Amino acid sequence: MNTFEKIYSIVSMIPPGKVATYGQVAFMVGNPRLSRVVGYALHRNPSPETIPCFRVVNRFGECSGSFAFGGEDAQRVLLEEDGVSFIGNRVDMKKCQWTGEMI
DNA sequence: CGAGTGACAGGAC
DNA sequence: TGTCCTGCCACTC
Repeated sequence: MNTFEKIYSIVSMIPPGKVATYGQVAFMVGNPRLSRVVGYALHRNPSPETIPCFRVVNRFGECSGSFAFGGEDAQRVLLEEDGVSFIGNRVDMKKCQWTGEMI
């Protein structure tokens, strides 16, 4: 089980209606400082079908900008479809941040 | 194998 | 959650 495998496994474990931060995923992987690698792993995203990368956001609860999914708005729509609440342009981390203990 | 790079986090101001 | 600076890990050339 490589670091990337762990990252993909954890990301695919995120339940609908919840989001996780890169730091959160990195922490669950075992190294809180793997946040950059988490972003890199999702950037590679070998299996977009099984890896809901749109459920992974930065600590602010938003995406870095327009990239995959087809745009930043696309991610917002996808999360809203999942039941994630939004506050302005960010995710309601208070209610939708995945702790990893809910699954 | 060294240097550069990246979808970040955390602390300080 | 504003901005600036630093650290860290894995991957590519």
